[in-house]
Amino acid sequence: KYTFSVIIDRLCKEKKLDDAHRLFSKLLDKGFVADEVVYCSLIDGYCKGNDVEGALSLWNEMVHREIYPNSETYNAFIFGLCKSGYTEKAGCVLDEMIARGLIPSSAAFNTVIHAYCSDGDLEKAFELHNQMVQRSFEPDTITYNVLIDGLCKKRMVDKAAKLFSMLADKGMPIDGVTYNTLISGYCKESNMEAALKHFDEMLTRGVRPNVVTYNSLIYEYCIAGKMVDAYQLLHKMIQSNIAPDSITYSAFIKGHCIGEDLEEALNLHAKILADGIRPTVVMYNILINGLCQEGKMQEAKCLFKQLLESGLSPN
RNA sequence: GACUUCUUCAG
Repeated sequence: KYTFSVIIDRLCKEKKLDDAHRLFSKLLDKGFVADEVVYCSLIDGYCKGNDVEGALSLWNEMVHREIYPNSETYNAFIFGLCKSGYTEKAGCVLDEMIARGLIPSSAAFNTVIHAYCSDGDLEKAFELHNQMVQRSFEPDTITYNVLIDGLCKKRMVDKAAKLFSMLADKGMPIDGVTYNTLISGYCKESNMEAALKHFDEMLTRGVRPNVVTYNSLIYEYCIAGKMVDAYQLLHKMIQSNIAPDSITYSAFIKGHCIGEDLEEALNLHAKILADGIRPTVVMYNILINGLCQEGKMQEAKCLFKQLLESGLSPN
């Protein structure tokens, strides 16, 4: 029994879901008695393999056999449901889990809260956070990062900032992601003053800015046409030993395209290639889009060809 | 048991 469970688990982890399921069915026919562990492997595999429908039918089958899912199975299923957009169902499964006296991981809560935020339903997101507190599960830094991001994405940066300072007052640990989230929120509303204020605060509080921090600021400068400020930040980041990545370069390329300086955009692109940096599809998309907007179809086609030749797939 | 959060294209 355990041997087969191990094999099925292995097959699931290797994404050989069909093989796993075939073996499972065959075993059931031969009188193998399934337990919650083997269902956990299968459901986790289906969820990670983006087949929640498959996971759901296994779940129903499991319940029908009166096998009770363990915490791991619940967590995996909740994750899968959220990933495929079944947020409401995930919320129900989470409730059921608690009702059965099992302890959801903080990641399970965070996953569902994040899903509500992605759906734009901040009310539900905060409601779940409140329930968490009421039932004495402790929200962690990630929970708050998710909520702050949810507020920023809904353009409620002022509320996000309030939550941010509340956390600081309560002594809740704030990490680089918390700062990055808020900084990005300020950038998106072109409030560079507030963004930079928090950037400086990071330094004084010993939270190290990383490539994401710089990318958020640089990106906003680039699309606002403030290329000089953007390049200044680039130098600062390099001085701080933070390597620019493809997103950083994309920002500059986009900035030059927006400034209708396609020559500079193409120069930069060439320089990136010459430096041995691997181009990405997004980089090509930005350039091709910029060229198309300017009616430079020949050059656009040329870049498209280049994209294919570098082994990237157009999207 | 690889569970969850931040930055990039088009729309």
